[in-house]
Amino acid sequence: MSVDRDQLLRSAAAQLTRKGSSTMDEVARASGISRATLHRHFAGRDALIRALEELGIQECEAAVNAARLDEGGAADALRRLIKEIEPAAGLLAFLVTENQLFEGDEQHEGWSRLDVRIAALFKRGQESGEFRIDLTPAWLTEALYGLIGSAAWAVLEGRVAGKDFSYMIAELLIGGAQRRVES
Amino acid sequence: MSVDRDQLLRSAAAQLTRKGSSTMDEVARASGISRATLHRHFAGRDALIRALEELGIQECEAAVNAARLDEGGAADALRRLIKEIEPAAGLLAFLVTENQLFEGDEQHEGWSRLDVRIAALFKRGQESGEFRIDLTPAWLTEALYGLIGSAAWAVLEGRVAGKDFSYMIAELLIGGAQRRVES
DNA sequence: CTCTCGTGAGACAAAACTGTCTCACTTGGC
DNA sequence: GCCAAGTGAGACAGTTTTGTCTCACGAGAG
Repeated sequence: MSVDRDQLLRSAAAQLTRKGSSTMDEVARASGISRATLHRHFAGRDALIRALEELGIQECEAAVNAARLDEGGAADALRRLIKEIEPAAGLLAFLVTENQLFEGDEQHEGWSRLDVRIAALFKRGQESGEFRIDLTPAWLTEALYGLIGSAAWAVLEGRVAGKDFSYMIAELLIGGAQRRVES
Repeated sequence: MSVDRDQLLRSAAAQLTRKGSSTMDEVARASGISRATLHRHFAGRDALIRALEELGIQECEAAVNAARLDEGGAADALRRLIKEIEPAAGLLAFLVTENQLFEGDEQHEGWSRLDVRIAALFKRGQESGEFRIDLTPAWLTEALYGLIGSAAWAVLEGRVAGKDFSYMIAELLIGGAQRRVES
């Protein structure tokens, strides 16, 4: 009877990922509920977006925690992170494109926390000699977000297979497109 | 006296990149003209978006042509492409996030043409042994778009230096984050 | 100077979206 | 069976955005 708030957020995210300018009615329909009920759970469109942002941050932090970024090789840690973050990729793809979130006075503190932790991973990799030092941790972090968004979208569009999601991102980000010389 | 349509499109793109949900009035103000004049040049919001899409495709095709993708090594051709496409990065960043363009019956044929040409570059690199074959050309093409968008946004936000734009994208896409063994 | 073209400013109605409310219905617990 | 909570459907006003129109202004060509 009662609507599951978490599942509602995921439906909303899926719909908004498909069409960022979806109206409250479209979001409600896509979630299989009426607009009235959607409004009962979220005061308004803005509140919905904020809740999605909150959920996204929460899931990313959970993924970062689960990936244990400071254990083992940096490349392996990055692979774990991508693997852990995969379930949240759709939501993340939406949030990344939602520049509405960043135009205000200041962005959500949660993103900064995540940026710091992920950038620290790249920095660790650079200091250990595992990663190259001519690409800044800030750019690598940004690129990670971008690739996750691109991959989520490409899978959604059927341009690439969903099962390859984390492999494609990790391999491209870590190893690049160039063929390695066998060593 | 008369408004330069091309420059108008660029102002509009810049404004819409900053805030995708800008109203016609905001776009007009940002371009230094009145809403009435904006409407004289573009029948409506939809027409404006379509014109931007057209411009984006046009610029990308020009970049692809100028990059001479079938000459020399694939990696160098890719570097040329990124260099050539840099001026259009802002516009491209907006178009990539404008999923409105892809939800309709069918996407603009121009994108398909571009996809084919860029994917062909990656395929050529794979066949020549220059690029690895476990990442599909489709994914590499998608990743290129994503990285261009991320980089344009990161530069706009001041997170990375604008002068490093093409270097960052090319190096990451081609070589990845991993440190190469000196050969 | 005069005429014309493009523009800015503003008015206006129509449309779309939002937020709120009411009412009837269903579901599940008691 | 009865009640309470949650829901769907729809109505409603308020707001925002859109698209169109008119009119006056100013620059540039003749």
